[in-house]
Amino acid sequence: MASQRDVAKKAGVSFMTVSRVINKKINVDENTRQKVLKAIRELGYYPNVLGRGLNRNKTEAIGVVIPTCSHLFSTQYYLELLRGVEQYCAIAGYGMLLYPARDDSGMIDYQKLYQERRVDGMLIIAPPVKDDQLKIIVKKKVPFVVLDGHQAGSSDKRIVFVDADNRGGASEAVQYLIDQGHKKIAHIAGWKTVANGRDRLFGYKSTLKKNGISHKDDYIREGDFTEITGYYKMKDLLGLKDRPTAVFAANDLMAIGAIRAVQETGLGVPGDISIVGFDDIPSAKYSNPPLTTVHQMTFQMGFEAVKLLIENILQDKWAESRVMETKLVVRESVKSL
Amino acid sequence: MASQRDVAKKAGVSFMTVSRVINKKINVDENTRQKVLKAIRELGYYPNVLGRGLNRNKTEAIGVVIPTCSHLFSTQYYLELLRGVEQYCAIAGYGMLLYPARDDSGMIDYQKLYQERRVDGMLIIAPPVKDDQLKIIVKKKVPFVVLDGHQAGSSDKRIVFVDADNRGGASEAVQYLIDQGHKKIAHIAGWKTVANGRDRLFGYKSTLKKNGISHKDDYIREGDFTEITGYYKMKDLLGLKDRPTAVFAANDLMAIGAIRAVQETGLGVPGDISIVGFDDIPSAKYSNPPLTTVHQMTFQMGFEAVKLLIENILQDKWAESRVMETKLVVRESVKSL
DNA sequence: CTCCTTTATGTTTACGTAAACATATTATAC
DNA sequence: GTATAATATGTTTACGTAAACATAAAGGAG
Repeated sequence: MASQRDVAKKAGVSFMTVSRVINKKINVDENTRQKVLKAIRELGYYPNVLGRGLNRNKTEAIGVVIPTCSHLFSTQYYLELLRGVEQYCAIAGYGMLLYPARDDSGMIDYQKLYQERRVDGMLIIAPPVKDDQLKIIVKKKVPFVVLDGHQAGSSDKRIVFVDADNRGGASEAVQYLIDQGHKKIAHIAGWKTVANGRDRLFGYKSTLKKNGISHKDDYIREGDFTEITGYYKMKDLLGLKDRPTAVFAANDLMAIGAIRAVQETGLGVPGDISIVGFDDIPSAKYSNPPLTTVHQMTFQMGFEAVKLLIENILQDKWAESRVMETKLVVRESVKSL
Repeated sequence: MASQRDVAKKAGVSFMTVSRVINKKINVDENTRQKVLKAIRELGYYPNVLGRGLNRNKTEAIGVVIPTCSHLFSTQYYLELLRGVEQYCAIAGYGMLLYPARDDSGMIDYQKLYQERRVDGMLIIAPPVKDDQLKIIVKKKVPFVVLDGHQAGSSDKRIVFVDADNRGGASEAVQYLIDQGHKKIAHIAGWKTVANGRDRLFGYKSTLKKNGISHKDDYIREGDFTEITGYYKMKDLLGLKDRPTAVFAANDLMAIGAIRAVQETGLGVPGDISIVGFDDIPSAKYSNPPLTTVHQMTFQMGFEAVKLLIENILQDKWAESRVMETKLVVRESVKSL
């Protein structure tokens, strides 16, 4: 593979002239420039980012840490997020290094990922709520942005995040159910260790309270965002003496599982049980019945997060976090009482 | 950020001793080793892959080229593929560099991607069927594996690929429809520029022929693998004077769109029209009616592809291509005539 | 106790790039 | 026509790592 030196030799100049041509520096004679460009073409030369990175101490690449815990990684939701991420990276000319973070290993050594591959910054998707590793990279001033998991608890202003308004969205969903006349509203929650799981639960509880409905512990079932748990938790709820008339699921997959459970028991959605989801994944539209759910601007979130990250890297400043608004999409899974 | 030299200074040895400790070379005194390890821990040192890569001329990272054409990239199918890819990378300790290949730019300069970032090999997902760029990297002996798009036409033995048995799978689907008594079978095809689109079409045609059914051009509609085209192409088919009784769609998304079109017209699936898909994406199970479709081992394909790639890289040999078998999953979208 | 091997460690060099510095040539000012 | 600035180019050094080579000390054989 050709290096600057090879190009230089071929063009009959010093390699520094080649470097200058590549980096579009001034003070290169047009004739020389053409000679060099010709040599570059003929040799099929492309700059080596390793060398450049070593020299300049930046690589024009970001590390994207994604939770690999099978179900999360394999949802359309995360894919949409990634699409947004990719889009901005492409615009900014940044490379994307994927760091699949296995949750079984317990902790993720962000510092290691950052230092080893020498990425310019990290995009951390849905980290655990209690993530001491994050504190380490905050202290070391590693540029990073948290996407989908805003660490509300930590209250560390230095942690920049981009997230949907999970509390607001959940609140909107539950308020809608209440407005339709429902009082016995259950919640199939997400993981408590993940921020959006917590926040949606928070939105559920606070909205009930605001409407003077006391929440029953029986009505809250913690799931793990998978279709199958949605199914089983719904079965549990159906087995209760005082069955709820409506269920707010922390995500669409669980909502879809819940619908299946209801229908399997011989009951109907929304006839007997109304169900609302969260995310508005593509399948939500095609479920039977089509799912009423909280839409979030997933693609834009990914896009925005990388934008903030790269701005942080380039301008070396602390950007403001962004909370993206959500919107209730009314379809056919809720009945008015 | 600490370098080997910093560690060396702290431990009171030469940096070469540090390098030896890191690379687990023999001939390091146990006492010295402990001193070095202590210094590494205290400084939070991690090897810099840029330096290492420059020196060893390998980076232990692969480039993954994915088509970003929105609809493809955002399907669960590709995500499953990626999961498999990720899984093997994790096992092998390889980094994953994502190269979103924008199709609007026309051609993808694989050589450039390879040389710039100095990845050890490339995994190319669903490249265009006619891809002259591939020939270039074949000639330059860049290690790569094509995933999902086997370039059957090119017949270049040097191109290693991993793909589902698209022809066989399509054939199985169509044969099933025929066995259920259908004779008027239409096909909503995928892009002809993508290998699996072509192959599924091929399987469709050849199976009709084998059963002595002549195919009608009217019955073949080229789509682009999206739900929305499935919808419109189905509408077209419903408008035909001699309406088909069954439709084989080149993927599940289009099949789901087709179902929607049928139902919107006031007809039923499978009552009036039987539909079979391809891929067996998660939503296939939850569609209404649940979709009969051709299951492919998507995750395993991704896994296998990286395995081949890394074997190629390490052993510098030409692995055999792999065609993964498919399996028809019978659900409820086909009626027996 | 000398010679030779083994073990432990240090030094030089190279990978590809670009900043910093150095030099040569040309143009401009007076 | 000399001094000064601007332009074009080359040379040295550094980034972090590890292979290759070099050296020193210790252990073993005779």
